[in-house]
Amino acid sequence: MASKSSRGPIDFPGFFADLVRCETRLYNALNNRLRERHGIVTSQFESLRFLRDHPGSRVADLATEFAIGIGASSKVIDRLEKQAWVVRRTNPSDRRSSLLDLTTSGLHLADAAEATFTSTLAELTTDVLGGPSGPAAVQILSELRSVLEHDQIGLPTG
Amino acid sequence: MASKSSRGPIDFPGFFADLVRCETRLYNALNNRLRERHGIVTSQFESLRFLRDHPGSRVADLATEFAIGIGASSKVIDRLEKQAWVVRRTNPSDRRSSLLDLTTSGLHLADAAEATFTSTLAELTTDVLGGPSGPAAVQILSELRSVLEHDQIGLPTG
DNA sequence: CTAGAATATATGCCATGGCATCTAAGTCAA
DNA sequence: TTGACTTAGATGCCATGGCATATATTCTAG
Repeated sequence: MASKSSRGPIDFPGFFADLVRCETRLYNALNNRLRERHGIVTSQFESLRFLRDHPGSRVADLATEFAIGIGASSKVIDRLEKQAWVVRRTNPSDRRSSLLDLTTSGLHLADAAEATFTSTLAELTTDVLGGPSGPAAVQILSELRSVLEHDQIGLPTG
Repeated sequence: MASKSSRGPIDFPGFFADLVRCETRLYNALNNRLRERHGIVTSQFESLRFLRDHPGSRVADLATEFAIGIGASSKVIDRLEKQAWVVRRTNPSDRRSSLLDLTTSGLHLADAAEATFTSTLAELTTDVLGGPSGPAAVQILSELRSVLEHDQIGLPTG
């Protein structure tokens, strides 16, 4: 437990510690649930969902979305393609890149996993986020994300 | 960008996406800064700080704090010990475990890195967290963390 | 006191991401 | 058209964490 009732200036390190610990635990919990029900983990679900919602994306688009390196992004697609959930289609207007799409089974998986993901998440966070200042917290994280993305903070080299 | 002005019920997936993206980018940015100035990354800094603030901890205490497996925790200590920043002292009252402490150089490093860490973090988040609903957001994450820890959510097997 | 269960960690194998490097393609100026 | 430069992605090596298993102690029932 870090930041308390927060009188006085913001405790940045405390905020960061709480942020990271919440992320780790939620991620772990979602991993467990998704793994037992669908045989995938959260990062894979997020990739599938992104490709479902942004068909025809390129490897670089994934990298940008998740703030990972392009090399890592390429490997993510390798693995999803190996499972036949994603296909690379050569980009007709630039043969250096591929356009990515879900296969039918990838689409089914994304939809099924989304139900598990959403309900598990709600189960784990409703009590706290449903409180009076929940919306403010949601809003702040959204803003912080926008600022970090706009300023291109925290992009890997790769 | 996920959650918007948040009318209606909470958008849990949007919240989670924002949480993870903020964490990733802040972590990456802190990694870069800590690496160039001190030759360590954020996870190492967090371990050093924890051991500085909780001398005599055991490997399992680290695992609990960071919600990682015990095996992973053991390896974290291996690496810090290899750099001579940490020492394992056999626990006199239970020789299966060790008591962990920073060395002098580990302590110096923790203190130096903390300055970089804190100022970088403030630089990246003041604009958003300093706003009117910043404290509420800080508070919510603290509560969420407490709940997850209390309910032992998201602990790895290892 | 001793055999078996429990506990704390260490270790090995696998998955994933960072970073550096390599290759294929596209762009552009002369 | 061609050679230099840029860009998109692929690939290799390293670091770190999960999970399973192995080892050293400690505890506990008899």
